[in-house]
Amino acid sequence: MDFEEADAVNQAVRLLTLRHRARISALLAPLGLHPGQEAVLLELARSGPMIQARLSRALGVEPPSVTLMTRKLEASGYLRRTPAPSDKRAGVVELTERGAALTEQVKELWRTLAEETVAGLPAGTAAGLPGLLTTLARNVDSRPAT
Amino acid sequence: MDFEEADAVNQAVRLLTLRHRARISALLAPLGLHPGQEAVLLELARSGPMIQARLSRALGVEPPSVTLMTRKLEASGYLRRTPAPSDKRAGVVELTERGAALTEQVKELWRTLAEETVAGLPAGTAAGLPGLLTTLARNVDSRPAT
DNA sequence: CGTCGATGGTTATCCGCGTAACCACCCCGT
DNA sequence: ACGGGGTGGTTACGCGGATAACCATCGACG
Repeated sequence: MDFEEADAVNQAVRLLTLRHRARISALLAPLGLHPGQEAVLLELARSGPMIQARLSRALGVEPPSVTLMTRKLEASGYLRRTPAPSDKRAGVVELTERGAALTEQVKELWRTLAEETVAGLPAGTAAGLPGLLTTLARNVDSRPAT
Repeated sequence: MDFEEADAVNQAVRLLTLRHRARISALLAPLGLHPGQEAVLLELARSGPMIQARLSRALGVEPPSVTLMTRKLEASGYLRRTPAPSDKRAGVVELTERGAALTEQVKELWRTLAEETVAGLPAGTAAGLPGLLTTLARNVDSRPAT
């Protein structure tokens, strides 16, 4: 592959990631959330209360990031951090009522965003998009295979 | 579109964002660069010296980000920031010799990254990838149309 | 000419995310 | 029983990137 083609691919990925994140930021702003926090809420809504280490792996971010994000969401009253009974090191994170309610709103925005994203695409392309993007993500994943 | 599908799309984009950036970070680390800086170097190599405002638009990031990134690259000796002769407000940014040399190394990594990214994809899919991703980026672009 | 909106840049401050370093605790093997 | 590797979590710090607020300058128009 020559540089021009490589650059086209890399720049396109870069642009998509910037814009997608910016759009998330704009959609989330009215709710008082910042990009990245929605992933925490959605994961907790999807899988229920869990240990931070598990949350970290589910989100694909490092533990220190989880510590800070959960702290802030806790301060906003959207989730609760309680010590785990079975393991004195661990901390369980779970949504509060307010957090669950907010997550419902996030879900709405999530649908809006996805529809915007795939607008104008042939149905087949749109359907295959998650798989394609996931493949790309796995291709560049430098972390130990799960 | 229901929530499951929307979530699949959004999560895939998010994951790609995280992994792609992480990979760039890992590749750039040996050169002492951080993700985002390579885009500055490549743009300057591609289009030559330019005003910061133009660089900001070319990169798709806000002016304050450009100010800080160019400052750091200047401190590292990879580029020069000089006042524009025709406009006392503006500042021209250009690569130094060392910057140009470093950019050649970045280009190599850029090819590596792109090849990793599209690994295992059907040729047609790989060929259409930049166009597809660009379409997605435009779909979620909330900025004023150029 | 002078005023005033538009443009280029910077500073301050916020957040997500990463690495490095560290502590507390779990648990397995000797 | 205890020692030590592995794991959960946090703190400190750095970077990219965003917004808000601000200053300096340009340029068009009355």
